[in-house]
Amino acid sequence: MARPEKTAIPETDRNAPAVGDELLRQFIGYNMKRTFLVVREDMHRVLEPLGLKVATFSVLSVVVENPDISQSQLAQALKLERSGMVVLVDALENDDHISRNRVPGDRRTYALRATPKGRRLWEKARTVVEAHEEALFGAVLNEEERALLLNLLQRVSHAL
Amino acid sequence: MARPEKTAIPETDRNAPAVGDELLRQFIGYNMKRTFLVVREDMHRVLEPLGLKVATFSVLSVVVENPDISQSQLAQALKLERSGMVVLVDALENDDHISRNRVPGDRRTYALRATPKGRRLWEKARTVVEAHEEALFGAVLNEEERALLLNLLQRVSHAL
DNA sequence: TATTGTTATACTCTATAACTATA
DNA sequence: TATAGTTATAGAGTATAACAATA
Repeated sequence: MARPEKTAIPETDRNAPAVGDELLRQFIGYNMKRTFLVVREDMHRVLEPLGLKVATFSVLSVVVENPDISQSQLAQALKLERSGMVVLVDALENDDHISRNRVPGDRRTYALRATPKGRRLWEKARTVVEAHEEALFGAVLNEEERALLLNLLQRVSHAL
Repeated sequence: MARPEKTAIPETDRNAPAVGDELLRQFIGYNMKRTFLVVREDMHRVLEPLGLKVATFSVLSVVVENPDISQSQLAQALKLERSGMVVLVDALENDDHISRNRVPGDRRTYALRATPKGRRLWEKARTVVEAHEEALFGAVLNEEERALLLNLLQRVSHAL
């Protein structure tokens, strides 16, 4: 008798005979979807105060790692379309986090570089994203398990 | 000298100094996104011949597992909005895979049940989704590692 | 007043196709 | 002919808000 009858109980608890999704839980894909949506939402939450979206954080990361990269190479690295990169690079350029530089040999392409401001922002973003993962995964998994999950996902992702 | 000079090489290989995303690869979330998008795309591919989408497969699964469930409970179980369930249940009902049954005590709700046809479809769908996961993950992970990945994702997902 | 199902609407993310300027 | 960047457009997947019927 853990639940006194007069206590206010949410409607969903009163009627529900515990709706289960055990059939779906046997699939890696379903658990990954459920997890990923929460991760993405929390990423959005921690990046918003920095003026970044999840996508622009990714773009900034690749530009920081690969100075003078072109938008096409960027799209290739992130598995996105070239057309989608335009607005993302626009946003980062407008905030002076990256710069589009013309290339002497080829007037079609840009050489993208992170500005000093962009590099400082990226360091700050890395910190908050690391904290976000620590908070989300650290509550359930120990260090070894988190490293294991990362390793498994890295291997699968690289193979696909 | 593994590459003879005269061989036709894709443009991306000729110019590219190997664009990396190692900074992002340190994050679980990024690897999960990259993996999840491929998984979802492949799920779509194997379910399409059965006349199912990823979302309707999920709905059908929960209805099979929970006979006489309502649309609101369904939305709760799948973490979707009630409004979104309408079109999904419509699709499954139109194909005679589930039925909307009126409830004696409450004329607002439906009691959803899978039809015999719907149950047969679900068994077939389960088979192809299992094969899809075997194909995607089995190529990189052994049985033990796949079980481990499933277990880690289940635990994280349930905690979120 | 609250809940179920419903509709209309809007928003995010991403892809496709066509264009331009260069090569 | 082919490529880089751009633009316009469309699609999928969801969420939000308001409504009618019912509780």
